[in-house]
Amino acid sequence: MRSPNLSLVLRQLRDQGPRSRARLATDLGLTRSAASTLVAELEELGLVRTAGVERGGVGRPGSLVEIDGRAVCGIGAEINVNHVSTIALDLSGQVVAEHRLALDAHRLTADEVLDKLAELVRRTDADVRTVGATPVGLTVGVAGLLDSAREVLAVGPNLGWRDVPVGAGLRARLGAAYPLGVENEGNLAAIAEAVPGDATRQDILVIFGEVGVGGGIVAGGRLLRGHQGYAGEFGHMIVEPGGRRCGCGRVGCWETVAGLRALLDAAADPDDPVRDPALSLDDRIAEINRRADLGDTRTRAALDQVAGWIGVGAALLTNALNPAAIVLSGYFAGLGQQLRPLIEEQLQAGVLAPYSGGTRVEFSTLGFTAAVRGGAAVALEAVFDDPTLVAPRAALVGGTR
Amino acid sequence: MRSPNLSLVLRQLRDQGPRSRARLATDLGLTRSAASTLVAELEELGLVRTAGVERGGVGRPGSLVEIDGRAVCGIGAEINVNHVSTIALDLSGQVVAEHRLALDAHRLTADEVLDKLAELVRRTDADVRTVGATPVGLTVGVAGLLDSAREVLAVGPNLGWRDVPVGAGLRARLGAAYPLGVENEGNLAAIAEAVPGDATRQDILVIFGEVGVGGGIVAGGRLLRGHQGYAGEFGHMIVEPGGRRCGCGRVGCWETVAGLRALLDAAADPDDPVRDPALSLDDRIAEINRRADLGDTRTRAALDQVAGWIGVGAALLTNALNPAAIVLSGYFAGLGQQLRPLIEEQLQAGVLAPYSGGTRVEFSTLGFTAAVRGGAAVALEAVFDDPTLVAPRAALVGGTR
DNA sequence: CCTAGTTTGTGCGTCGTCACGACAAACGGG
DNA sequence: CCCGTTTGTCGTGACGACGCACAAACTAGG
Repeated sequence: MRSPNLSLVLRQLRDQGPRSRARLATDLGLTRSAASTLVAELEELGLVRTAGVERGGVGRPGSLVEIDGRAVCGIGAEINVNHVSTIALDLSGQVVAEHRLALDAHRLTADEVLDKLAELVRRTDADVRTVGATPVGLTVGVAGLLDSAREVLAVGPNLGWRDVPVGAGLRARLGAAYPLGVENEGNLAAIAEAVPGDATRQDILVIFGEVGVGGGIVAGGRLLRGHQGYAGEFGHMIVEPGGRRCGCGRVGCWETVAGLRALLDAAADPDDPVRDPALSLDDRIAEINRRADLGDTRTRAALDQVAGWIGVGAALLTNALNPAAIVLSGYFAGLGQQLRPLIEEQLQAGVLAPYSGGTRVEFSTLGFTAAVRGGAAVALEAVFDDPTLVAPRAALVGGTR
Repeated sequence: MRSPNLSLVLRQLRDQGPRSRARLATDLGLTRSAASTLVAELEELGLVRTAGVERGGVGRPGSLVEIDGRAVCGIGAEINVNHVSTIALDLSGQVVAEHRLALDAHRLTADEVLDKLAELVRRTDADVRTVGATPVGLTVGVAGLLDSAREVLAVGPNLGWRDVPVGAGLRARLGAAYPLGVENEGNLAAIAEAVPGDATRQDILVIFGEVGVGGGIVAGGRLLRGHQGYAGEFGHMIVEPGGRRCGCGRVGCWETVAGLRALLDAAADPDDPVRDPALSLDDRIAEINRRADLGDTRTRAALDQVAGWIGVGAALLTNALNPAAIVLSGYFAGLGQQLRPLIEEQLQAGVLAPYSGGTRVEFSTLGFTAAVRGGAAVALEAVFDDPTLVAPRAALVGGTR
């Protein structure tokens, strides 16, 4: 019984911010004495600390309790076509370490890619330990379809992988020091956008656009994985029957009209430098923004066309899911100002519920760290689920400053 | 702490069926003594009883504990275009009472419809009490968009209602004898299909077809309502840009190609008796089945066309949600044998995940009672959440037989 | 400056609930 | 018929939350 209430207190501090023990007690329906002992225990575990006092009101001021993130870290990792990367977030969400390695997955075997990622994870792990924190878990995001056990990549069209046992492969390289999870990239990006405590971000739809279009659904603060873990494959919804052929072999997939390639096809000739894959995506997006701002007709038309199709798909999903917000991530985010008006227009036009069911259109600010951040968050969730699994008095040598 | 564990035991008995106290203990991670006291308390509340013994194994046979549904009932109700209806289900899911009143919502004011429904509820309530059970809640399904408070019907296109305070209106007529909820009809139908304990029915997509097409999403056994409660409006997903005009004013909505009207338009001339609205829906469906079985070309072509479009929409949603099953309800259910092949074909063709992500196509067997059954289930859920809110020793006069 | 009032945090006694161990009961098998 | 096995119940103990009381720390107001 201790554990559930510890979990409750820790989550309350994460979601609602620092507060006094008395406030915790009333918020959670506990007595002040119970809140006190629970906080004391969390303090013992090194997960919270008292910092400052609550001034201003009448009566004795409360001493504020806040999450002390330094004791534990979650590690997120990502395997993408152009890079592998990792991040370590402490319990309060601060970045403790970050690594990134550019590569071309097509020119490497899956084993080679896993080798490189494992090396990055080892470095991240070492970084975490040098600041005195304990890693509590690792979650790896992969661009592709992961089956329900979420350990084997069934199909990774962009990576060119089939039936790769990502989970087992990494466990073999890293040992079983801490729990390892594997998850779809779009799903992890969605988790990253669902910031805890922000009530407007607990029912969201994240649409992640690069060459492909993917995403994830968060409902009631929890990721919707679907029966076998394949939820969130928005890019292959058929929105234009008889339209363009998609890389997946079908015709009319959403990503053929809303993906990066659709934009570039419409906005630039094949020899246009903005299409040079050697340039970074950020640079290419910046160039498109520049042209649009200068009023280039072709660029604006291309953006309008893509925005319209984004809106069509967003409206489909909004009719089905009625999210509080649709968060556009990936290449969409950098073009937010250009895309927003037509997306919103299509949403208004295509959603049955009045005022688009209150669904807002937002653009991610996490850039390309969304997936790794989501992975770290998943790993940390284990601590929020059961704070007692943190080694008691982990590294008291450092002491509380 | 008592309450959570009581809830756990009761749910286990519902989901996994009758079992001995020892089995309950091992399943739930409790000790046999704890399980014993919990069962004794539930017995005291009149919610479970011991029935029969567990024969066959070695050792002392356990006495089976099972849910005794008779003490409490949940009431479900429905407001539809052609009828209002109610049902009372006891805790074990048995039908205790059922009422139905045909009417034409267009020829009545909302107040008049609510009057008639209230009368039906009062009768249902009386039926429940005459068998010695206590009603624990009422949930009303309405065909239309209900805002997040789920008490005001924002738009009910088929009913011709706008901004009708269904919740307040019924409360005024019925008093506050027990909790009253209002929910979208499609959502309740979805809950009814997600039978507790059936692991293959905890992540499902229910598509309910009449003239309109609606439905609901159950993820992880819980209804997905969306931010403001508007989730599940599948019928107005635009699947055929530039297609037919919909009653909602837009063009290309799914229900214009998959709804009952689309089938009838394709299958029969305007003066064909099968289109006579005076006939019951069941009779019209039977006639279409008869013609299809006889090999009528036009009927089969119409069915194939509709099935294809159903499959297109189902594939869209399956890419997004990866449900374990898509349950087709309403008029779709009666035509299951005719529709299945092409729906499955489209699903295979339109879903990215291998083998359609494992999603099965199923047809509802609940007929037009799905929504009211779901409503009753919602009301009963309160008892499973907290068994102690049942009046202790409600009606022991009846005794345990 | 001092007092009254308010709110916070902690300590103590009590109670409820579960875990643990023991024991009688009820069955199958040799 | 006896033995091993499993079930259900009962006592004991531990653990955590509740209720209450009390000291501490602050504001407000004269």
